[in-house]
Amino acid sequence: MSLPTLDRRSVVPLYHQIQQHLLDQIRSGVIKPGEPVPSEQEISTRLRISRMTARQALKSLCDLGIAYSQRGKGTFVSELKLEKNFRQVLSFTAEMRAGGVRPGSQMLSFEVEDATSDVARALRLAPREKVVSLRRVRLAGSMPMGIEWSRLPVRLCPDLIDTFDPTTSLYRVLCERYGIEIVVADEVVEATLADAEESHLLRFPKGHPVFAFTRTSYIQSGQPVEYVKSVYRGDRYKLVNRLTQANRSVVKEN
Amino acid sequence: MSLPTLDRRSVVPLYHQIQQHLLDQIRSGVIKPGEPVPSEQEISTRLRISRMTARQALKSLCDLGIAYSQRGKGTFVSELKLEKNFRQVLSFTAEMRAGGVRPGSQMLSFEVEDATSDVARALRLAPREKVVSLRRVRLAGSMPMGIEWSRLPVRLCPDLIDTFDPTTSLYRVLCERYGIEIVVADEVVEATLADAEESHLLRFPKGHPVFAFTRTSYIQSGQPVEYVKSVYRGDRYKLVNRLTQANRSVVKEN
DNA sequence: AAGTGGTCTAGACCACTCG
DNA sequence: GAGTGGTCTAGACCACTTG
Repeated sequence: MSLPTLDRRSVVPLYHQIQQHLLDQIRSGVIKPGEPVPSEQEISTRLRISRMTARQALKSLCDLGIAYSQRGKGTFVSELKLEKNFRQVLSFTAEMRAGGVRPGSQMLSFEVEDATSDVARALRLAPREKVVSLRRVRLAGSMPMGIEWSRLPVRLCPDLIDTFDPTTSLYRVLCERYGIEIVVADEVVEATLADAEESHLLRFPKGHPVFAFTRTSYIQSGQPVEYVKSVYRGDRYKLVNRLTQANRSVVKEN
Repeated sequence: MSLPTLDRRSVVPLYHQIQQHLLDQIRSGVIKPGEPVPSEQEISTRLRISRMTARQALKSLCDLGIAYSQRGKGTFVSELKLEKNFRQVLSFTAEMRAGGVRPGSQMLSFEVEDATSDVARALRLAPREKVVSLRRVRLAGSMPMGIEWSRLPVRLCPDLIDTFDPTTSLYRVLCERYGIEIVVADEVVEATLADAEESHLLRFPKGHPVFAFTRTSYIQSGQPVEYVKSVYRGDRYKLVNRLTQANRSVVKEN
């Protein structure tokens, strides 16, 4: 079983070098689903590192869902497909690119305005605090896919309204210009019918099924930074989710 | 800042005792969102345990999404709401109970049959391998909520067809009788319109919007154990998802 | 300079699985 | 009994943040 040559002077931690090497072995099929990866003992002996470090490498693989450990038996490669499209915090731009389609946008409105009560509650705004409001039709090539209406606290991105090109990626600008990195989002999805305006904008028959999303996005501290209502065509859009087990520690008290 | 009295003779690991105590402090509001939890140093000194064990306790809190660490600053309680209903692998029974509604089922069919090709592919069946097929209307009280059609390899639950009461929880029987514990499921969701049969079974106007789910459920090793196609009323059912950040280590190579 | 989390070491004992 | 992962110890050096 192959193990990497470690670079002890690298800024990359040892456990991460091992994790990446095993990931390569798994992706290239050298270690197949259901088969064991090297044990903690074997890794620590052969690479001359402490067992805790070897353990950390395997733990990080398990955290990715790529392997699982069984006490007394070993650590094995999961047989789960690692499809890329399990829902993550992706901008529309990133989502389209991942699907190999050229993403685009058509701006409907872009202005600073008062927050409605649902927006203020979701973004935890102070009274009378204003938001940047951006409404766009999202395109895949020239095909309208959905309508997105984002609201962000002006406080967090004061000159967005003057500097942002509404046909580009909002998430990239938030990250690069303001250092705002969205790490988690909560979303409610409903199945409804397109109304007259939506049908018109989507060039889509009225009364056909659509997904309606209401999403609030957060940075690591849990502070909300974006509230989005959007509508996507039911004939062009599917959701792909990976549901994981309820965490017993959290559930216990319910 | 309060810390627990550890029971060193308990079968519960020390780091878990600490995690639970901090969880209690957070849930009861003693430590509020945005505030720091005790540092690794403080925990290890005051509880007279090694720093690595204190660290493991805080790490486990972070893995739950309840806290986050910042190098050089500390570990802080996340401001994210910990709503219970983020999508998890829940049986319909568990999902309804969580919502305070009495769940029920009406059986449409329950038999052993040949697998169709989509089922065989999803469950990775051997040629000519048979499945248990269970089709039910799911009820909340007396209100029909959806239609579920489950297929499971007969091999994994050989006498299910003779022993299972189709109005009870399938997941509970799988776990208790066969030791099959579903830990992850992949699901595709579409927004469509109810057809004639669905409308009739759901007592719901034809042509109204519904969610159509296609779900494959897996045990820890990644082996698929259940393939479900279901349809739920769009006027009674919403999805609530928590989307998390794409993992950089995995994404890197894409 | 003091405090924090991130990484790493070289051991230890345990419960579990399997031949 | 040999091998595995789960937990724990008592240190260490580092990079980073803050006053």
